Amino acid sequence: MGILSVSEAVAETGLSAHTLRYYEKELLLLEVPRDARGRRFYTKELIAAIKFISALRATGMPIQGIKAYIELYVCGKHTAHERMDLLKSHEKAVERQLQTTKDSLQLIRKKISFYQETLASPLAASKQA
Amino acid sequence: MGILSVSEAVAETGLSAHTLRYYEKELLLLEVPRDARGRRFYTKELIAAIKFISALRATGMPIQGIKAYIELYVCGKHTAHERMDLLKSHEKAVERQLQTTKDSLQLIRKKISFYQETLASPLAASKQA
DNA sequence: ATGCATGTTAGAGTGCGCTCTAAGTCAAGC
DNA sequence: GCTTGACTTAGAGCGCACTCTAACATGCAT
Repeated sequence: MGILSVSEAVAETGLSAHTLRYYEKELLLLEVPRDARGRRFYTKELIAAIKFISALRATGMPIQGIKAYIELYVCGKHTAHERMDLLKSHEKAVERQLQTTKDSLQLIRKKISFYQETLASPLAASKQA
Repeated sequence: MGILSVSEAVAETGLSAHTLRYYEKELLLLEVPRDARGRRFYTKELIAAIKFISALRATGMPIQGIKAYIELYVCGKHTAHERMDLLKSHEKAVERQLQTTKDSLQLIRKKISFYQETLASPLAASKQA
């Protein structure tokens, strides 16, 4: 099971076949190998790479940022430090974004609490935007 | 200072004047009042509403979802329960999204750790995608 | 009175990330 | 032999959320 067809890769990664091809083209994705009939197949290493790319996307890294990372990767071992710095800076960005999401969530929860109070005792209602 | 000009509202909300107008048009935003010269001004209630809208946007609610919420609001008090349900369901969505972001962040941190190890003792390097 | 800042409008344009279309290939199953 | 299904390609199209353009209006400062 070290080798997956397109439809298996779709099932495994949660991405569509369209998106897999899009990433391959847009990200210069590490030469997806082909069988005798010219059809793609995905090794477990490739699947792991795609899952990592999905994690970067899920945390808001733009395609171009991911492309920069992959280009460093294909450049060889001597770019490892630079790749790590890139990930670290993304990590910090995600932490900041996580914080503002939490802050916004707090504001939303306050509003929900307000609704809960006023709906419980409608006489206590007051101004609210 | 209960009343802000456009540029003050820009400073206060962190949104651009373009975006304020866009929201006004797109969200049917609660009749922004005008001065004698036809220029907008923003009351503190409006600013609070805009900040709440920003919180919804920051947590990924689409413009159309926010519009639905505001339409319920302008419909009157009897929609309060429905509005609360809408916010609660968004709250759950944000919690899920927060969790997948955290999961992805863990994967990214694992990769960073890997880089840190291999860069510290290059002889220990092994396969990595 | 001239220029500048600060606003106004309708509507066009942009960037991103997919997402889909249309036409074709190939091997297996009925 | 014909259909079905899983794939292939290049390139067009879409939805979203802005973001900008161009032309115009008004009042203040020099």
